[in-house]
Amino acid sequence: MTLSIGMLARRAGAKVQTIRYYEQIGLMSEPVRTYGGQRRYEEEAVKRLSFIRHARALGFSLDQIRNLLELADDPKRDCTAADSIAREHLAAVKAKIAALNSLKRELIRMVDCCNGTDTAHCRVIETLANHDLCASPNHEPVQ
Amino acid sequence: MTLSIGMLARRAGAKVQTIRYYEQIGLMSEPVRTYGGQRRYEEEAVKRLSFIRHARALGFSLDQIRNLLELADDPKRDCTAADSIAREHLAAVKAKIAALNSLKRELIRMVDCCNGTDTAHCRVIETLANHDLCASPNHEPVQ
DNA sequence: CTTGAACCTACAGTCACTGTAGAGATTAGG
DNA sequence: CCTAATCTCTACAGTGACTGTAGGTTCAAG
Repeated sequence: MTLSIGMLARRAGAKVQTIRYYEQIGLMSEPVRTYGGQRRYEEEAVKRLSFIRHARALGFSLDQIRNLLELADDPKRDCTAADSIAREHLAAVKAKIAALNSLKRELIRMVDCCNGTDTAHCRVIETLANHDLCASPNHEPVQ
Repeated sequence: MTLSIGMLARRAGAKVQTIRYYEQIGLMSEPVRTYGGQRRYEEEAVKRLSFIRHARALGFSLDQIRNLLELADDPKRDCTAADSIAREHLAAVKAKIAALNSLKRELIRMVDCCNGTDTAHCRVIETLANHDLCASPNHEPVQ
């Protein structure tokens, strides 16, 4: 029994457009079509798409996922390669947490000193206006 | 004494194209031009651009920054408004840290169990392939 | 006056989607 | 078999915050 794109989307927790996008960039292979041109998927597709969505939820980039999928497809799979992708990503996540923590500290400093009543002297705006008021620990944009 | 766009960029720690982009979206006002059409900036522009870059480094969106700049420009400035933008952003940063921390835990689980030698049984790929192996605490993509 | 750096505009590309328009396909019920 | 509702199709534009490129012009120093 085959699945329409909408059913696949529901089964794997993705949007229909996202599936078509993954097909377009070659992450999902082109499925068979009905005579009318609609996509029909096998169970395999649910697995693959779930893998992708899960990895995305973990913050892996589509490029990293492409590599992981290749490794997963490989029968003589090399675990060290997958491992190092995961480790690399873990390091990036740790770095982002550290950056966000120092942002948090700076934001708390900004907000704590300003009680919303002193109109002539707004700590939030002054901190942003004056570089020297804050010992800015991070000047890379962190999104 | 006026500044060229390149000098302004160096003074405020931005790229030339970024300044032109900020002008285009109305964050920076249009400066005077030389007869040949090149932009010439006043000292004021350094302050404004530094404000923007600093706020960006703190992860504020350009929309939030637009609001903060309006508040900063307002002589009878309302500190509570700036304060609440900062508080809102702080809450978002805290949420992102929490999300990343649970990602980190899941990634550590993935990586810790896999020692790179067991080729038939790769924990990283299996965790991604099989939803049930991980008690996934977060399924929103966190970037 | 010449040279080379800096500047100009306009546009495409990045990432990972999301949304839209307008048309065609499929399915369930009558 | 017909109809209506839902689903799907393609193609393209938009998101945020820039970055990069091409092809040309202007400026400042020597």
